[in-house]
Amino acid sequence: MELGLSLGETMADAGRDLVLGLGMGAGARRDGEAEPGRRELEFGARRCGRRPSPEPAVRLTLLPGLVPGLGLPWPPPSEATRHLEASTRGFDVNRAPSLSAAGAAAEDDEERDDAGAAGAAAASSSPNNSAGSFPTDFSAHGQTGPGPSGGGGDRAGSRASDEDDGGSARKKLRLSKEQSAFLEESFKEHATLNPKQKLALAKQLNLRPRQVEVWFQNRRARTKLKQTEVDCEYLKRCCETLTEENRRLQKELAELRALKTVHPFYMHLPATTLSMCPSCERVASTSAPAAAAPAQAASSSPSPAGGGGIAAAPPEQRPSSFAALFSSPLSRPLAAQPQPQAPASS
DNA sequence: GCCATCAAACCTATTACATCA
DNA sequence: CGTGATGTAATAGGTTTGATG
Repeated sequence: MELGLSLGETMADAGRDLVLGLGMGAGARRDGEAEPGRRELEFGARRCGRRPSPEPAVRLTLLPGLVPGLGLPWPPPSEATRHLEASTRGFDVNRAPSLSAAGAAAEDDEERDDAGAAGAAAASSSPNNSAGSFPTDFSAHGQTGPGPSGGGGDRAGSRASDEDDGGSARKKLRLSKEQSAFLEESFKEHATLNPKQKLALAKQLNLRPRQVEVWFQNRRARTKLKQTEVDCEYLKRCCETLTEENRRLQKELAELRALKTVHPFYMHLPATTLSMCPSCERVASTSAPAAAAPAQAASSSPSPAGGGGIAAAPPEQRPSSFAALFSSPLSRPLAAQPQPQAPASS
């Protein structure tokens, strides 16, 4: 089931193409490659997006011009500033040489899985020459500061405690500015990592592969959250627009009905379906003679809406008598209805 | 070809910690 | 200095998917 809503000129003004649909979205792809320039937002209970859910979700398809999308400022300025401030203190919690050694031993278990696939990458890049094309030697980062314990930053204390607690408690590790920037760059290229890429990144940044993996997971989650906020905001505006449009149409309908009572002459017009042309805001009838909606019809002979059945019927098809008109099944209220092709019986 | 099982990858929610106002 | 808010690394649990027997 899919419900499409075309907003016509209202949205066209903004250069947007909105499709509000009741359907099932594809969700995130495993390879992390989003369809270029097009995104989908799903609303609804969906535990995991890789398989279509039997229950319908509201899907918003957003075209490139719609939302800044991936062009969102990321990270937000405040965050960037803050991150910069933190990193410029020069302390890198992952850089202490003793930690690297201890960590290497501690992470042996979790690295075992990746060892096979990473063999080539690991062999080609030792911690000291892992920079390769990458300009920064992250393994030496922590030693660039004033002291060997991490550059005299205000995190030196936590770093020290992190080293000697033997991993009993979970410690919060802050990535350095360079590490974050490099991870960001990688994320721009690939939102997901294959094992080789993960290993290579971990090597280059002197992080555990698990850390790289977690960073990408959290990064994806943040991106999605941010995008959801943007999309929700946009949906809200769309809802307001539709509400306003609905209000306008209701008002116009009331006016037409009032017109009908004031000028019963027009009653004989088989105004079966009045469609609002979204571009010119004129009313046209699907099967009625051209005289339908006389106020507007005078100046809009060919409906721009084209094949939607809005074109007026040729004069020779007009009913010849009032009786025929009122006995015609076409003479129904203004509400839209299926239009029988057969003319009314006389 | 179909099915059960398993491991890997991923997602989501949550926790824990660091930092800042 | 204490505290709440915020950002984010890390964890836990669940789902999906592909490989394998």
